[in-house]
Amino acid sequence: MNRERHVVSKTEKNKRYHHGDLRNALIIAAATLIEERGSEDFAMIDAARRAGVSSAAPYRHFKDKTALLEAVLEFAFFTLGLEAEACAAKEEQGSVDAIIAIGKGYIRFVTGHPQFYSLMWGDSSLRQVAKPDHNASSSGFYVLEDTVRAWCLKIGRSDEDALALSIKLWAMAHGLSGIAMHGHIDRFLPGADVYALLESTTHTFLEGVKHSKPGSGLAL
Amino acid sequence: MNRERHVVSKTEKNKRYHHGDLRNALIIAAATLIEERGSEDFAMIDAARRAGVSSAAPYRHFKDKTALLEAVLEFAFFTLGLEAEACAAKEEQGSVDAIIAIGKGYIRFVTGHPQFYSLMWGDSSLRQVAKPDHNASSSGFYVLEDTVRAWCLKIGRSDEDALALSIKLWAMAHGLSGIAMHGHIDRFLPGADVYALLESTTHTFLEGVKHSKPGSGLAL
DNA sequence: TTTGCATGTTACTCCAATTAACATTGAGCA
DNA sequence: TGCTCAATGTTAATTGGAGTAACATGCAAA
Repeated sequence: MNRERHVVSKTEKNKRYHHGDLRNALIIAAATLIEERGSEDFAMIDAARRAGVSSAAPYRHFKDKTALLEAVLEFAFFTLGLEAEACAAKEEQGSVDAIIAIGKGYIRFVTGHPQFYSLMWGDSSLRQVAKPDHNASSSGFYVLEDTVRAWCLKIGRSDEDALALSIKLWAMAHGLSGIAMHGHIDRFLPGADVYALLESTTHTFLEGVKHSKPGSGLAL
Repeated sequence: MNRERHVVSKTEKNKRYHHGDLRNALIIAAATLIEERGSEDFAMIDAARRAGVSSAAPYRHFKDKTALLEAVLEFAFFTLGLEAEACAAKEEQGSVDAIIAIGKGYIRFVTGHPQFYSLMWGDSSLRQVAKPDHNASSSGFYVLEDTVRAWCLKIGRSDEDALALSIKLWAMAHGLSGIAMHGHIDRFLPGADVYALLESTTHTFLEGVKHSKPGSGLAL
């Protein structure tokens, strides 16, 4: 029996009693299951199986299923932040194109990972999560904010409204993503393209900003 | 025993074998539970109890819990539509104020019923629901569209872009609602008011529309 | 080495969804 | 009238999955 410990067969090559990185393995497993099943309604034991452990093991790392989902949520926000950074880096800093690129990246991420979207914006029981730390969820926003701030200065304008503008731009991308993902664009405006809609909306909005007086209620 | 059928006590006054309107009673019960518990994660049997029937009775009206949730979803969209209508009716038809009022109504509904929001925008397994019929979910949008169309004509402009504009305005209100509800506005722009943000965003955007050339990529 | 704590395991318990089999009622028809 | 059926309810399972208890393993520090 105990010999087996040393004479490891091919199939059980990686089977040590202690996983080594179970916490992260479970997060990945859960994320994958969510992608596959199209909802966060997977069985804990399936995540455990994927990670190659028993059904009770996950509870050493996560208080309950919600805690695991929260970790996946954090992971999703983190990934989104990286995406935003990559998008912005490809364009001229402070350009309208950079702002649009970030927005398009947002849409691409959201529509490409609809299950994560549900996790991030859907479940009210996880809504609390957004509070405590979320460096992860913040990073993406700060990329946008920097870009908007640079744009403000570039058009010869104070950047005092940059924060409010960023929120508004975020809201546009976020709103269009959600509406698109739920098929409402296809329904009401068949043939329209979300990315094109984002682009025109952004242009129109920024045009409106240019024509507005600073401090005239823009940055409430 | 059978005498009891006629000698009905006060406490069992309303207890007939057949409920009479169980389907709707269950929808209301479920909606109430969702409001109370703050999530759609209520027990089927609780909804049944509220409606005064046994745990299995709901399955005569709904294939499964998801089907019941779908019905609640429809109900929520319907309510939202009524809300939009009421908001628009209070303002001058085709005015910017009317557009803003609808947006504010949207935000009020969403932030006032966060659980419904989850139902409408969160769960991917219910996303399909939006497809088949949804007269309910449409009505609110058409109220907005009519208003926008009137606005276009009022500013001496073709209303060819009204549909696209409506989608964009919806997206703004929707995006701001979601972001606000998840505490991101408090986080990034403490002290800001969603309603004020919606108002300024709408003004800025419509200003941008006025300054844009019709057909210049606005209505993609 | 030995011991302690983190991490896993197996074997429950419990809860809630769903189903099966049977009961009650009302509506339409002989 | 009174019978019969379809719709709607009821009770009593079955099932699946979350979470827990008690025990096992192994790494790491003394």
